[in-house]
Amino acid sequence: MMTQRVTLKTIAAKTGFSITTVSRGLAGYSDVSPRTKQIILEAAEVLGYYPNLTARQLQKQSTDTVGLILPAQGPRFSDPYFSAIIAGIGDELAQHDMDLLLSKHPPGPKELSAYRRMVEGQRVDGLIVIRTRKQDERISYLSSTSLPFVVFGRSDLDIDFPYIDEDSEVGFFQLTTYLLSQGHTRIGFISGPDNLMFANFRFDGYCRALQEAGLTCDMEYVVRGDLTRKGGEKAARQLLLLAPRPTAIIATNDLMAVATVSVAREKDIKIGEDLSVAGFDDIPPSDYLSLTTMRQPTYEIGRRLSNMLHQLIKGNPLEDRHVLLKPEMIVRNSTCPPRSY
Amino acid sequence: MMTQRVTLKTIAAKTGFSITTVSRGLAGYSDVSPRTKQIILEAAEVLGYYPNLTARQLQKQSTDTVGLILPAQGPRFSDPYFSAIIAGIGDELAQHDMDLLLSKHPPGPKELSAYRRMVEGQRVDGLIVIRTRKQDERISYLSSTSLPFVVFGRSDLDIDFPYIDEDSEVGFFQLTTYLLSQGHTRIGFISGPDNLMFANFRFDGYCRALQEAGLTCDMEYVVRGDLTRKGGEKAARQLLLLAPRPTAIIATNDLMAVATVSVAREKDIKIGEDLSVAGFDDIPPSDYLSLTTMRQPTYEIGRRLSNMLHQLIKGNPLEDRHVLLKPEMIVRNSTCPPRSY
DNA sequence: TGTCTTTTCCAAAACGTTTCGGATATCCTA
DNA sequence: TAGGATATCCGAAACGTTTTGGAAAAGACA
Repeated sequence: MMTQRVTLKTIAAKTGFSITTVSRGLAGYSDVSPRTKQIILEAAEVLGYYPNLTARQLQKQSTDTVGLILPAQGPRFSDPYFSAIIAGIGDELAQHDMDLLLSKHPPGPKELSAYRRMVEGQRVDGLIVIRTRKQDERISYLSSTSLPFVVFGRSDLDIDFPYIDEDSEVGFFQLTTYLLSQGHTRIGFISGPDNLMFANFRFDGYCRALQEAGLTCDMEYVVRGDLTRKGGEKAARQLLLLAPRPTAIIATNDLMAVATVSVAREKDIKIGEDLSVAGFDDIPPSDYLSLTTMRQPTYEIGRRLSNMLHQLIKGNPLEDRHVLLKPEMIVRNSTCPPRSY
Repeated sequence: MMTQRVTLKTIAAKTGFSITTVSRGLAGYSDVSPRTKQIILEAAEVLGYYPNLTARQLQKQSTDTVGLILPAQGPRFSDPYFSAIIAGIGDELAQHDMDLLLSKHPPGPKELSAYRRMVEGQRVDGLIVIRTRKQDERISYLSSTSLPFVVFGRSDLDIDFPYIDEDSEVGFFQLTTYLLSQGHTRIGFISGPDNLMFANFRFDGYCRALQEAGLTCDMEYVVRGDLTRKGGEKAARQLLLLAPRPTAIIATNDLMAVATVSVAREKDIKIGEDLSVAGFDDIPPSDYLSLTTMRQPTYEIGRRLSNMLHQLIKGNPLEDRHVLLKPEMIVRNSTCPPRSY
């Protein structure tokens, strides 16, 4: 039962050829005669040979694997964002016969050592970094390395690296402007963690829209959230206590916008009548709840990131080293002109 | 800039000791004197040595990696189920300093060759199989192998393997019985793909409850779904056209239950008044929508699966080789006694 | 017949690690 | 001071693959 592993050596012993010839035969080199190649292939077949990928990796000094470390904590990824990006990355990698080495670490020192492990332990040929932060140490570390990597999101570091990002600033500028055009003047904002790049961009877009409309960004109407549903609820509650109450609330992500909807319902405030609510991401529940939002094609971004990385690994030049996508505004029933009262 | 890789050989050359001694010094063996160990550690430090994990894997014949192949298709995982399980697996593996090798393949021949690649290419020390199917070829394949694996879900094969599963049959028996006790007699059912084990179990529970209540399982009130939102909508539409209309609808998963809610809303059928709706899983949107459902602790199951696998890999005996969890009924506002009309 | 290709094969080195089985030197004990 | 124990080190083999640089045999050409 405990059959010995079958390696090139096994085939060599069985066929009488050398390990070299067996290897080259299987690889299809032209310096092995058709007849012996045939013999070797048959032997491999009957013995059930499968190459040891680890040995091959060691010899070839490449792993056909890319690494992804999810900067998440807790039992559920904070939102469907991670699922979509993993799906995109996974599908694209499968096309190139590459594997994905996945870890999950909340930001912190253990996260960075997970990167070091992948990079310096030479476990991967490249890395994908997602959800960029201010002064992102992952990026400064990786750029000190010669390993290829691509990033979802921009950074405030003075480092050039290949990335894809959605233009969050323009997205929220557009969304805020839309609400202003409907007549809203008191627009509450639920922000995200200050160290996340996209959270800042989104806030910036909101502010700029207000300013260009001649309004000032009243910090009383800006409440910090943490992108989770719980944090969103807390922030929404706080905003809804303000007097005068905001007529619209924008949340940095859909998850918190959804939370705002629940809180409003609980207080018998009618969404899309007494209160407008909007978010960013267009996650599945937003659709059910008819939430106005900015859509970003996370799955496609995942695919594109993989593809870029694959090019880099192969040593090909990148057609676009920096990609900035425009998010699309999806207007649903959660937004309307303010009730004049 | 293109600094040479630093290996044991580099340290050996620099310190004047042999590769063997360097290796043993770093590993902390007692047959290297404290002074030379000190020298070696310092040299490793200044040179920035990091062991090549691939080489180590080859030598040790183990990878400290487990494989997971997501049986999913399309841009988004069909539901938050996959996210939660990946999170659980990832967190638990991190505790044991193991990595996760992830692929994504829809069921089919390419899926199986992805398994073969991981197993026969010796890329992983063990595998986790999720979402079991009838006559699941992944399981029969893996059990023909000597590689450890654990499974989320039971199977109809005559093979013994370690698994964790939730008792879907009992879960839906309980849920259906609850609805019957509220007075419902026409309970529609949105089933799942026939080849998925859990979908069958859930349907069985539904049927058994009807039968024990003296009712028959009228197949007109059972419509096939595919676990996605779209499929759920189609099925719900079909059920709501029946005359007499069902007073309650149970869906095989929450995603389709959520879809049922949207369809009903669209038709101005009030959920929790004119129609009761319930699902299975307790995904986040269910909470927002106040959907009655059966909760299964997917994250914890992921953790536990990892843990079981880790024990198997270490060669430890398993305390529980077969775990069957009871799902918890979460009653929310989407269910109520039928309107008597 | 002798040289020159071409065909077909293989030994050995390499990738970077760990481990086995000594070897040498030092120390203690009687 | 001979004996054995102990401390410290290392060469070589092994993990399984690919590649380099020939070697041997066969064929082509003069």
